[in-house]
Amino acid sequence: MTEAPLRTTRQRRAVAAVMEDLDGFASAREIHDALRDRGESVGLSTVYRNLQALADAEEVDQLRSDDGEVLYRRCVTDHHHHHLVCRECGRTVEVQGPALERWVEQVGSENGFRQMSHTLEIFGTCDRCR
Amino acid sequence: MTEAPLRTTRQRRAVAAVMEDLDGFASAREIHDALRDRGESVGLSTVYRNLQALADAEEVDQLRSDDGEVLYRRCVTDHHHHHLVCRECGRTVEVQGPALERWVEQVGSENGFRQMSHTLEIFGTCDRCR
DNA sequence: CTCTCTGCAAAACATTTGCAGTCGG
DNA sequence: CCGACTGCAAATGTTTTGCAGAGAG
Repeated sequence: MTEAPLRTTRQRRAVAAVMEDLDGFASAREIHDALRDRGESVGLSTVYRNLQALADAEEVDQLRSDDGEVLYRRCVTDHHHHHLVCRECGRTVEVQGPALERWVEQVGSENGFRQMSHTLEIFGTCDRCR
Repeated sequence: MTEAPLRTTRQRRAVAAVMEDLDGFASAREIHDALRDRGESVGLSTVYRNLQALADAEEVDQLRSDDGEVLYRRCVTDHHHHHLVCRECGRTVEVQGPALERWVEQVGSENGFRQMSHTLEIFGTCDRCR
């Protein structure tokens, strides 16, 4: 009952392939468009379903853009980390933050909070973009 | 042309009043419901428009919940700060993070990024909620 | 009076779901 | 073959917008 079947369909392979090549984050619609451009027609709902599956399998990261869309990105590292994103070109660097994790724990305990968790996104302009 | 008129209407006052009393974050729908409960009937679009106006005037904070709604909260401090939110009761503590700001700058410069900005939300379970 | 604000209904969006047909194993 | 997967259309839920009428200054 912990096991999921997960068949290998053309559509599943196509979505996974796009995520492989993807540099930075992309919305479901952008991924859907990228598939069409490659000549691999996949229904939008199927894109959503497969992205959801990949996210459940922790093979992609999910985050919300400021205007409310969900963005997806293939994750390189397994461990907890954050993304440093260039606001011009979208280039992404994954950063570990032991100092941050410690700070969060400290702020929590100063205020009587336990079982801390957090979400952080960092934006900046990268060197290539001036 | 930098000046906005901003009339004092019953609806504007009602929305502002609800935000005054609000403890923690609330969605537009919750605020709309709260207005109805107070006997102050205000159209939903008007609630959205006034919340937007308050956010533009930096009198309320805006953030996205995990399921994509925008949440609003009256802001106590003027300066940049973050929210420590109890995941049980929604109680909110505003925290300053000089250490965090420094860490963000450092991570940025290590990777050649400038003009850093960031968004952070911290969650935990507060002492009152065990 | 004038011009902004409001309310309603309709539109715009991203995302999800129901269902019948398709196809992997 | 069987059941998971797909595609389409319709449904959902949130936020935005067009427009005619109301009301602040």
